[in-house]
Amino acid sequence: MRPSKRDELVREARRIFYRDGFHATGMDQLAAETGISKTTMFKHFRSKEELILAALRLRDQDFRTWLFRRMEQAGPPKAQLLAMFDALAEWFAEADFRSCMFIKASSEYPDPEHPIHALSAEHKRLLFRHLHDLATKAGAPDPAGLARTLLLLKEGAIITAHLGHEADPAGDAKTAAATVLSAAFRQTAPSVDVATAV
Amino acid sequence: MRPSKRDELVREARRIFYRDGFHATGMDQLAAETGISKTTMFKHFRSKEELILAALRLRDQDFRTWLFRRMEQAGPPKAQLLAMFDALAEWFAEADFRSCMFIKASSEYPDPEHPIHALSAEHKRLLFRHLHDLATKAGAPDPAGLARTLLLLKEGAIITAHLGHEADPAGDAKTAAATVLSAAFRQTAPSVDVATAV
DNA sequence: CTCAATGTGAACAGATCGGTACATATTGGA
DNA sequence: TCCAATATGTACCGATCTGTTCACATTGAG
Repeated sequence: MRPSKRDELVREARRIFYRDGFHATGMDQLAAETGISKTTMFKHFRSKEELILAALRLRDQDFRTWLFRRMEQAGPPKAQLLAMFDALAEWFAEADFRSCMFIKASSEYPDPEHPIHALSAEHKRLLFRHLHDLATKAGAPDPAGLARTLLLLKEGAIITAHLGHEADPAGDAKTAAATVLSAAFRQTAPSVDVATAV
Repeated sequence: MRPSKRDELVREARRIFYRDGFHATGMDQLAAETGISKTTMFKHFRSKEELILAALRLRDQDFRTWLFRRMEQAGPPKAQLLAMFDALAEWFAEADFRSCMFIKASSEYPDPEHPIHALSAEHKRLLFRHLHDLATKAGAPDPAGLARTLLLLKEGAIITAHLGHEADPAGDAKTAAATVLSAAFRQTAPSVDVATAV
């Protein structure tokens, strides 16, 4: 029962921080909404920052597990890379979608040295690593470059889904990803002169 | 002299909010760092929120003016679209670059109905409109789709430049943009079956 | 049952939040 | 020069911030 209470706190904190923001959410409000007293919170976590870090670690784990499983269902590596954007479409369609928790966290803690910012950067790095692995397995000539580009499209889709006027940013991103993917396999040279490509 | 003081306040507020965040920056801190008293601030702006809105409006104006001029220097519409990513590279290289102020603002004010969020969305809409105009002038078969995709790459590059491990997200985005751009003009049908494109 | 260890919550502490009251400094027109 | 209007700063307001104190409830072992 002891650890479940702590887990419940982290899960609820993740939800509320994600919904309302980090600075905007006070510990009193957290206590009121979760029904867990402040004393209990500060017994489990020395500070608000540590609770935020725990909430972000949970989000990192859950999100990557969810995303990677969705991608795996698509089968071969190349299809998995494209399937990421179908998963994004599902995510964006959720009623309580409010952008990416790590983008929000790094916005509120802009100092790169800050633990919260660093953890957010690590989350993105882990996503990159997965895409890089898949691109390598798919036999891409420049797997790192392809992974970076797909990640670019993913982040852009998230921002646009949250802030934009578009109907289907995940679909747009998928279309662009398909173009980029097919171009990446068409030519073996990884570095392209941009000027001549147009 | 009266309006200059107000302008100075807005300019400084823009800089400090951008650097430290909106909720994390108090009016007292703002007064201390700018040398302008709180009374003066609240004479010019009824609330902190109105000051934030003024700072964002200034940022919107300055950023679009700066970006569009940089793009114009590239010449014809198609080159202008690509030149956006060269401008981004310049921006990312600035010592005090800390992501996009409107992404940060919408992160801290996640409610879409909130004036700050709405203004941020409007900024992105104005960027889209400019890209759409250029894509139309360039004779793209699906100018709206092309504009959406290029904007996707732009936002992704911003996030990655702020949070990522990459050396040159603007360069990556430009390479991808060149691929997408050339593909957009190669085929006249705007809707592509993604599955067969791979 | 007893007792120690631990989980819990109401009330509080000092600092800071956004915002204001009011007295003073400054300024422009006649 | 004088006055009226405005710009400004100090001190303060209640509310809220993160974090703590301390008394009490709960629980498990012997």
